[in-house]
Amino acid sequence: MYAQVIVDIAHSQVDRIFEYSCPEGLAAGSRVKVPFGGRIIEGFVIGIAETCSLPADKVKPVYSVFDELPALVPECFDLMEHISARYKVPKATSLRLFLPSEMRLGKVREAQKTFVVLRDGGLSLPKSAKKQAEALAYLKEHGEAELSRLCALFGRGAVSALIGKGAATAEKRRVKRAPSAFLGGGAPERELTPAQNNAIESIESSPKRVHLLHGVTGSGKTEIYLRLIARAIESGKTAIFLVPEISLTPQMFAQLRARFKDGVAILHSGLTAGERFDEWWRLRSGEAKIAVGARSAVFAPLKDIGVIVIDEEHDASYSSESAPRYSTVEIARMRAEYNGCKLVLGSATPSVESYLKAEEGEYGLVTLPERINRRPLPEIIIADMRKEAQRGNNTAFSAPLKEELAATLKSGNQAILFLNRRGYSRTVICRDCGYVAKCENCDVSLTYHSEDNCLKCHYCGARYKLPAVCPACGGRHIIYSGTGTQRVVAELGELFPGARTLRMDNDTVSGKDGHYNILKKFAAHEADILVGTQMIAKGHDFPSVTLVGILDADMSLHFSDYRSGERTFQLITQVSGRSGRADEKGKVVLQTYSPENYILRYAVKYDYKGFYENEKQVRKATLFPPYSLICRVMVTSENDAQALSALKEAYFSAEALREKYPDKFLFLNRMHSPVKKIQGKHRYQVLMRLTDGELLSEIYEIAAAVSSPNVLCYVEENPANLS
DNA sequence: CGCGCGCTCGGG
DNA sequence: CCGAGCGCGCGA
Repeated sequence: MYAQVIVDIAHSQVDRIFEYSCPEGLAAGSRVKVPFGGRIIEGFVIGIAETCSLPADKVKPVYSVFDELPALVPECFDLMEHISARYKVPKATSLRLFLPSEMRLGKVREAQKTFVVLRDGGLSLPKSAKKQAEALAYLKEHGEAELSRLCALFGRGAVSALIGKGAATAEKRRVKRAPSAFLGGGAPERELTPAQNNAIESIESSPKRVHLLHGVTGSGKTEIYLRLIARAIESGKTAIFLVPEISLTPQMFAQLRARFKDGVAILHSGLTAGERFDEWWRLRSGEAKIAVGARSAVFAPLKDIGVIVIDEEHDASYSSESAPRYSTVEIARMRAEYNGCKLVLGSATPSVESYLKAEEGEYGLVTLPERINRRPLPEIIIADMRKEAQRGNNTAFSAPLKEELAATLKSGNQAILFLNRRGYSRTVICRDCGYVAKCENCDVSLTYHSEDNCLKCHYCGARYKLPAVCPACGGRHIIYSGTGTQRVVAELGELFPGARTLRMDNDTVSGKDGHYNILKKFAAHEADILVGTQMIAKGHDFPSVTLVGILDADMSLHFSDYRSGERTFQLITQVSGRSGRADEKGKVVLQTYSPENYILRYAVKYDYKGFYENEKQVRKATLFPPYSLICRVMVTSENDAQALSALKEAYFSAEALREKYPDKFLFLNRMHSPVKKIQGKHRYQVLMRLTDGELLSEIYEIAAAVSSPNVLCYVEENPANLS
C-alpha cells in the first residue's frame, strides 16, 4: 500500500503530495514520520492507495506512525483544500489548524503517569531493608500506587529495589486530566417560551444553512443554543459551540456540565497543555460529542456534526490575528456545508455585515424581541460632558454620575465604571463643543501621532496639522485622549472616601487567573466599585450591580475605524446588560461630548433596528464595508530596505491589477503603517478599498509572491484596527 | 524548509 | 589547481 503524505513544512515549494510505501492498515488522517531529503520529518497521511505514480526505486517506506487513532478526521482534507485555496497558504499550514499546538513539533505530550503494581507480595526481604518492607506493605494494602507517590513516601531507592527484585512492576498508563474545577449547579432546563419554540422551529424547518438569531440581552438565546445542541446529540450527532474567549467563565462550564455531563469538552487557552491535549482526544475518540471553546474550537476533531453555534457573532475575537487570518464564521460555514447541518449565529447586536446578509436572504433571520420575564432593560442616562466642562468640572465624573454613585453606595449596591482606553489611539475632541477632527476624504476620525505631532487618517494616509483652537467653536480646550483607570480610582477616593474600589486593567491583571481573582473579590462584595476596561464588559454576572458608568463613550465612538459606531453600540448594549437585577432596576450613566450622536440616541433606546438602518445608510453613502472591502497587504521586515522593495513590488502588482479591473478599485495606495515599527520590524502597507471580494484571490497571490525568508507579507480583510 | 551539487571566483 | 561561497533544484 502507498500513503499520500503532506510533509509538515509550511512552504509553497514542498506543498504537494509525496508518496511512501506503507503497511496495510495505515489509515488516512494519521500523523507519520517519513524520510525526506535526508532527514526524518513529520507529515500527514491524506490518502491511501494501492498504486503509486512513481517508479518503485524512488519510493521509501513510512518511518513510523504517531497515534493509534488517526488524528485527522476525513473532513479535514476537504477543509484543507478550501482553506488553502481561500487564504493561499500551504496545505501543511491548513492541516496544522486541526491539531492542538502541543501535539506538533515532536513534543507529543503523552498523557501518562507511571503506576507501580504489586506482583509478588510474598517475597522475602533482608531485615535491613526496612523501607522496602514498608513500601511492600503499602502496596499489599493498596494493590498499586503512583510511582511518584510511592517514591515520595518510601524513597526512590526502596521502590526501584522492589521493582528490581520482581516484587512489583512499573506500568505506564494514559490518564485523563480533567479540566479544572467545575463549580456545581447551573441553571435548570427551563420551559421554553412560545418565542423560543418558534425560533427553534423556524431554524430547524428552514432550508437555509445559516441563521442569524437576534435577541436582546436576556431574551433566552442561550437556552435555544442548548436545545439545538441537545437535539443534535439526541439524533446521534455532535455539536460545536463557539463563544468569545472572554465568556469562557467557570459559570458557563458549570451550566454546560450540568446539562451535558461528560459529553462536553472544553477547548481554550486557559487550559494547561495537558488538559487541552486530553480534551481534544476525548472529542476525537468520540467520548465527548460537544466541543465548546473560543475561535480555534471551530476546528474541533468531530465527525458528523449536527449543529454549529457561534454566540456573540459580532465579537472581534472571531477573526484570527495570525496567518492564516481566517474568519471563524467562514470556516464554520464550510463545516456546516460539509456536514449538511445548521450554523446558528447569535447576538444581541449583530454585526452590520451579518444583519445585511440576513436582510438580503442569505441567512435566515430569527428574532427574539422580548426579554423572558419582561424585565425592563436598565435606563440609560446621557451626561453631557460639554456642559460639565463649561461648568468648570475637570474631573472624570459628571454631576449625574456622582449623584447615582452616591445613591448606589448608600443603598449598599455595587457599581461598575467602565473606561474605554484603546491602546495608543488618540482622538482630538473639543471639550467645549464636542467637535471631533475627521478626514475630509474618508469621514473617519483622525488619530494623533505624537512622533511627528500631526493628525493622520488611517484609511488614506492623509496628514493634517494639529488645530490650536477648535475649528468649530474657537475654543481652546482640545483634548487628545481619555483618562486612565489610575486617575479615575484616585478621583473616586477623593469623592467617596468610604467606598472600596477595585481596579481591573492590563496593569492589575497578571497571570492566567488575574481576571478571576479580581472578579471573584468583586462578586463577593469585597468592594463597592469596580473600575476597568473592555475586559469587564462581558462574562460575569454580578447580581448586586445596579449602576454602570461609561466614562468615555467617545473614545470608542470616535475611534479611527469605520466600525467605531457599530462597536460603540455593541459596547453600550453589552455594558448596560451588567446593570440591574430581578427586583431592582439598573441604571446606566453614559458620559459623552456628543450627546446628539445617532449611535448614542439609538443605544439609549436599545433600538438595534434603528441603529442598523441608519448605519447601513452611512456605510452605503461612504462606501465602507459591507458595501466595499477594505484590504490591507502588510509588509514587515527587520530590514527596512528589503521591506521597502517588497512593498514596491506588492504595490506595483496591485496597480497592475487596478489597470486590469479599474472598476473594482475605490482606493489604492502604499504607505508606512500607522505604527511604523513593532518589535524591531519595519511595517509598510498597501491599502485598498475594493468594491467587493472578487479580486481577493489575486491579492493573496501577490502577498504570497512578495513574501521571502526576510520579509513577511500578509493580507488582512476588513482589519479590526489599522495599527 | 534544509541539503547538496555544481558553478564561479579568488588565492596561490 | 584547489578551496570557500552561493544559487538552484530536489526531496517520495
